Amino acid sequence: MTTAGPGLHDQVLDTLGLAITAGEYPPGSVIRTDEVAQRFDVSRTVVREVVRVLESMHLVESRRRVGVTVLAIEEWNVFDPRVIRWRLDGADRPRQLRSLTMLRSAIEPVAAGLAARNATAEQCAELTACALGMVSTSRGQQLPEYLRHDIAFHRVILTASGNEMFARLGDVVAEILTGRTHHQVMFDDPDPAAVTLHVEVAGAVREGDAERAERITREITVGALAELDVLAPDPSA
Amino acid sequence: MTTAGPGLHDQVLDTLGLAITAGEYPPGSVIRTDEVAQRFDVSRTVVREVVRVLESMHLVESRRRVGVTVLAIEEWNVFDPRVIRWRLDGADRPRQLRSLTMLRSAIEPVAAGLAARNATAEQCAELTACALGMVSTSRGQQLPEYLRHDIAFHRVILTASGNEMFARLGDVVAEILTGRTHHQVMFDDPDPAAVTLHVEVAGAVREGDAERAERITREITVGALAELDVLAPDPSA
DNA sequence: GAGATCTAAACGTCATACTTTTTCTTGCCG
DNA sequence: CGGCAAGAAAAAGTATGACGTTTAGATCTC
Repeated sequence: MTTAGPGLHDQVLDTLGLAITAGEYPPGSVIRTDEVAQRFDVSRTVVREVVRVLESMHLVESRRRVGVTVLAIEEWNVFDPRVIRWRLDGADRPRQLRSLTMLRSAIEPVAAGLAARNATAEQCAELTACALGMVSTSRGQQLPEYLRHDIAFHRVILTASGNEMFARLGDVVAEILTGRTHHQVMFDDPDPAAVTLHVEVAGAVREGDAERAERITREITVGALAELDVLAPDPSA
Repeated sequence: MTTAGPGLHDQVLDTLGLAITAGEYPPGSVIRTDEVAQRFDVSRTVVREVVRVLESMHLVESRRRVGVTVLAIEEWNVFDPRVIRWRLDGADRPRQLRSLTMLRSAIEPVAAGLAARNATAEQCAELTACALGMVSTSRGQQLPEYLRHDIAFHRVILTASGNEMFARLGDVVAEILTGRTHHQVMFDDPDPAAVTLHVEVAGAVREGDAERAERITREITVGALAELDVLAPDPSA
């Protein structure tokens, strides 16, 4: 699943970005723009623009007389959605899923607490609707519908937090939840306890009980962390 | 404080990016590449590359026959370090500081817990050194030195967590701490209680006590949140 | 007036020439 | 023999002109 739209630029960018994040070019490797232009049969204009974007992601560094050098992962803008997508689509998927799940576990509880303080009436209503939707699709092989409500639920929480950086993580959570559904328990119905927790979070937010919203959300994310070893086994273990 | 290196590209990018994030071009505004080329007296080549980078940050969207359109903030890659820097340097600084501090408050305790599990002996030693450095510079108008140790301390925690996304937030924390020192209490010595907390975190990490490391770090970040209203008053209040 | 067609505006792509920086070589001098 | 300086070459950076492609909007037809 790639995000490349039409246009030479996106195609080349996507191919190169995926290759780099997948480790096909180890750090320190040198890429020359003319070579890339030849390889993809595009003009140098296109390649230059691609390199500029890769450079803005700190995936590579371009230096005169030397070429385009691939940087170490420590330099990468690992929060860039496209980098995340590439890593999820490539060999780095397990590690990326671990990182994202931890990130999510750290953020969501805090976001839920903020949401309890800041959510508008409309957002509360939407949240409740999502929770109810989860309940009503939690049995009888309706996983796709359940997933939809689940994703929507977490998106509302993150948005209602009022923090635009938290809100931006909605896609990340969606990706994790989707990955979980597709890789792990496609056959099982969701855990009823988890469904209940979501309903309770919606209630806590509606009542403005920040402390409770945060606590219960933490329970949800603890579950997500527990699933990690099934979804993305620790390579160091 | 801008990050633009030499080269036309960076200059134009920095100027445009700052202008957009500062709200000089409201969402929906249209920018035409030729105009920009004229205004900065550079070739279209340069402008195109700049636009491509801005596009990769989701600050703008380029459509044929219409021009380069500025997107709403909801679309921005607010995690991009350059976007963060621009917002910190522009009119959006208070709001950006709020968001970053909340982000930090959510992440750092979790990172400290992970660090307690994953830190190498070397990292433990470095952490202790930082904490001791903080103690020894915490009195007698040595704020610059204290700040240096403080930043290093938090960087080690984030790196030692083993999560490359957390590690990337080192710059963010550095920015917040620097801003705090320069805007708020330039004249006061640091709070002794805060210094003690850092020492305790170092100890907990060294002993591998994840729960304690997380709890005490949370105390530190609660303090950071409390300072928010002085540093970056809530506009909605 | 609704729909199809035409047009022009703006970005997208290409090719080429030239500039600038930086590395590496070469050769001089001590 | 070694170091330093001058120079050559390599690769990215910049500029320019031409042409392709998409698409909003005007025009034309029925």
